[in-house]
Amino acid sequence: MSKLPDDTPPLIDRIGVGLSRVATAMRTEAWTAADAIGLNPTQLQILTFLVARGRAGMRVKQIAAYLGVSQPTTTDSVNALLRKGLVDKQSDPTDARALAVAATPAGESAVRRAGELASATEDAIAALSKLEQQDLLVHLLKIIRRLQMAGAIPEQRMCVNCRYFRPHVHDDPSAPHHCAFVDAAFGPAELRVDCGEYESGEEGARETAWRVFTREAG
Amino acid sequence: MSKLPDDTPPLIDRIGVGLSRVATAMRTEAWTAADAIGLNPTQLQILTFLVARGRAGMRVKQIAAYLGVSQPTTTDSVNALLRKGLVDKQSDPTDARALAVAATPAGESAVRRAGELASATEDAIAALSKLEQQDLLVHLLKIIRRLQMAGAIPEQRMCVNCRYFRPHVHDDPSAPHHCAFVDAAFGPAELRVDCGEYESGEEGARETAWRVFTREAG
DNA sequence: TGACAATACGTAGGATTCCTATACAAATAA
DNA sequence: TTATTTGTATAGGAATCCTACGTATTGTCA
Repeated sequence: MSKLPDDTPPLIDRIGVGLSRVATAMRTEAWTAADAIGLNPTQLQILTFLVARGRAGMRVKQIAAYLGVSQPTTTDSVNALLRKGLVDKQSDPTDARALAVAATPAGESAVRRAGELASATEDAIAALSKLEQQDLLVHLLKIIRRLQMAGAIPEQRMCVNCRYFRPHVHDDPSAPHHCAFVDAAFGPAELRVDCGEYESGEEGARETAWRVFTREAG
Repeated sequence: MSKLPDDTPPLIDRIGVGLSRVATAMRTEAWTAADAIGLNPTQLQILTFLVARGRAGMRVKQIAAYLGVSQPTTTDSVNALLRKGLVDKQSDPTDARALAVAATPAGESAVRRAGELASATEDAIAALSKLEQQDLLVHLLKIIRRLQMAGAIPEQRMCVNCRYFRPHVHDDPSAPHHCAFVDAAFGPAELRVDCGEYESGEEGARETAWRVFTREAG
């Protein structure tokens, strides 16, 4: 029996390839899901983002940062959604330059319809055990946090960034964390990636919370 | 202390959002990496794919399936790469309709240059422990396999699909698997996502191997 | 206050992706 | 031989997506 050749790509690269494969499937699904409601993937992504953020409205620049595209591209797509009556633009009273882009009720129902469509990716994730799903979520949170710190993506509205996050304050292993906003205990499977009640934590406190949070795994 | 509200999105959805966030970062990076060598992300993706597959050449349809785009779109991008001298087209001797698209040496060096660029995503994955990386890879493999079975993506050249894969035949916990092609033991951290020596396994044998492979986690 | 820079968004212009529908040629089946 | 299927290419068009630049508002600093 010989040794495995050294031409195996590094583990990190293979994970990257794996992520790309899943992303490809998600993009393909996004085309069909968006098409079913008369949109395209970018428009659906914007609309989903706006619905998640509520009626307060988001600025064009924030949307662009979230999508990872340029601001003019976002203007294009927002205008397309505007023509379809799925979003509205209101000028920000505190800054006459800025806009508040928000989903209309028609936009909200469009997102709901798209979400009800079958998704092979969701099925594939659902086939994992609960524990595997939980691990996967935590791994992704760690990666996302690094990407955020590197400036590759904007600040995410995750529990682990939030000023209300209190990691490992309870003895119950299924719900060791605590959210000081709703005053409730919760576990790793409930960690949020994009929370409506999120409030940015102070840098030092965030670092401390992160160290406490990750100590569980070590 | 109250209970956590029920408005938390399902775990599966939050994993989906997390995957999207990582995919966004990867796409942004792909733009800059591709731009550095005078390409766009789609072209770089095709070129990377062709380099991984070697000089044998791939058909347009296979490339399209891999990318998750339509065949005419692939023809467009392949022609763009052709004009730049990074790929060549040769007619398949066994089928006069078909083409063998392969990367030229110039194309190979372009992929190398792009790969040497800094990647925030790779750094973020590298920040995980070896064990976490290994777990993440296995989770992704499970998801990819499901996507493949659902027809959302084409058959992947993964160890777990391969006729030469012999899971859990060794006692060494760091290298329990065996590759009958190179006749070597290897561990979960060496599992490949896109192997050059891959050969599709027979359906029943593949199922059996999968059950043996996943029994480790259970 | 007044000049200047920074910011938020829009428009212009153009390259390219990406789609569906269709045409063509070669292989396969009837 | 004829019909169907398969592998690409082409046609046509919508939309993404970019870089530049313009306009208006806000912020900064002498």
